[in-house]
Amino acid sequence: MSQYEHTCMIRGDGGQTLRAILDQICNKWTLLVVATLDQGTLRFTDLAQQIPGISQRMLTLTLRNLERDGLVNRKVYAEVPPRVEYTLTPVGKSLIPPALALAGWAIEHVPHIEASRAAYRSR
Amino acid sequence: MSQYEHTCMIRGDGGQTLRAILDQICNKWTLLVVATLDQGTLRFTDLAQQIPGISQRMLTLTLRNLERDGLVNRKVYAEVPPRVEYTLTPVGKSLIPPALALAGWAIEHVPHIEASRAAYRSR
DNA sequence: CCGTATCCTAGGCGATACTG
DNA sequence: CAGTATCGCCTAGGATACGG
Repeated sequence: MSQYEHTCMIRGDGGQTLRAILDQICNKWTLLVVATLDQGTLRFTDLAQQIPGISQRMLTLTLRNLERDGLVNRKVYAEVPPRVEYTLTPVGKSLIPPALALAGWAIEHVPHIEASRAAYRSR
Repeated sequence: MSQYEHTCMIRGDGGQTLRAILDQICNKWTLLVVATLDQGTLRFTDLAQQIPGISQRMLTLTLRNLERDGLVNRKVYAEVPPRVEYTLTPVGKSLIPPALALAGWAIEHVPHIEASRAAYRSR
């Protein structure tokens, strides 16, 4: 069955709108940070600990981009030592269902894809 | 409201499964090719014409990856001049709904994101 | 018509070291 | 604690030219 009537959402402007967002979403850490923040407000160190493998640099960069795009709120407390809390905005939270849809698809089809890749290699 | 119970799908293995798929999906042309192929079987040249800006090289690469992953079927006709037809497999078609979900989110929130970026720049 | 082969470049990302 | 500052690699992807 074709969903062609709706794929204009993807193809609309030559895919530019979607791709601009996708570039932002699909970098290495963004979705992971958003998913982690879904449990609620977290500090920088909390995030660093809960996201294995992320460097301070990449965590900072990812959070700054999310803040700039209005998906994450950053609250700095004037204390010593400093405390910074990150929270998803409503827009940030709204990203999660579609992300879950994609993640669900991925998980569901990984076996098929890997089998297909294996078959492809041994041709 | 938190969807934290479900974000394990994203965070599951440190995000590796999802990211492996995402890397494949979120490159510059894949979703565009899949969305275009949703209208049915198309030849190489058809795709090239319907996807503005894509080069022969990138179209070939994208199609090869999709074929390798079992999302697209490639059928070569032994004719002169050659004819090659590409068709979405059922798995390929199944990618479209979640992709549409993400595209819908993107289109819906572009205004907010752009406004947030503008505000961020002029701070 | 349907590709491959080369060459090239921007920028994403990691590692490491340093600071208010 | 929560970041910057540098450097250097690596690969996605564009331009161009050629081939069955």
